[in-house]
Amino acid sequence: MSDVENLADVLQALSDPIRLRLMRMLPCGETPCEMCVCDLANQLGVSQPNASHHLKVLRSVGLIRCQRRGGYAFYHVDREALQGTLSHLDSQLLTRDTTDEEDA
Amino acid sequence: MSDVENLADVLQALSDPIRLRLMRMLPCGETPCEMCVCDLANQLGVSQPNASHHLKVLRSVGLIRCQRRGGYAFYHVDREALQGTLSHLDSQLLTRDTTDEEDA
DNA sequence: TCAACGTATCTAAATATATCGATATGATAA
DNA sequence: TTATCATATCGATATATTTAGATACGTTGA
Repeated sequence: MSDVENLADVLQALSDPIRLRLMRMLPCGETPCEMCVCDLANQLGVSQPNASHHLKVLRSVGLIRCQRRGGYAFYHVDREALQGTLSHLDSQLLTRDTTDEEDA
Repeated sequence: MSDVENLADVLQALSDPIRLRLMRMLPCGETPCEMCVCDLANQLGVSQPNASHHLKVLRSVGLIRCQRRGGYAFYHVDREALQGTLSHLDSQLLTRDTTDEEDA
């Protein structure tokens, strides 16, 4: 998958209000303040399956990770992946160059 | 529209390979190297109506602007809007705070 | 005026996405 | 084991997005 397609996929995962709010609610790294999925769902005002679905979308692009303890699932942001995406986005959009790397 | 919803809309506009490539092809501000829509379409390998559609999506969220000269349309990136979006995204995702602004 | 060109819009079809309810999976506790 | 709880997945439906083809709009030049 090309660079641009991969970036588009990550951006699409982020382009949803629920998922953006999830990204903000989830801890960055293994900090202690963790919420289980039903807590996230309650706070967001969505159903549990719906929250689970959105978490899966974020996980599928590598922005968050899951840790299971007992019957509970605790998610946290993959800080490196997030920072990598943001800096990649910045460089893609703010850098003008004349080299054509399109592989249409 | 809430802050998060607006950000989600802009991200969705960016979450497409064709539109990401458009953002990179378009000049930032009123620089001289401008391409008309059919040039953009040719370089992207998409139809003219398709290119026009994607440009409209980017324009609808304020990321690009249009300038018409003669029968031609020249688009350019709104640098302020783009930088505002990128810094907003950074602060939203990289800043952890404990204030609950959810209005579930 | 008309013809030619560049662009935008419309319509329809295909594909993808979001959401819900039901249910399956997996772990805990009795 | 069974019951309970938390989570993930499935199936169906509604909505949104993408794309193509046809066409309308607006400008240019004869």
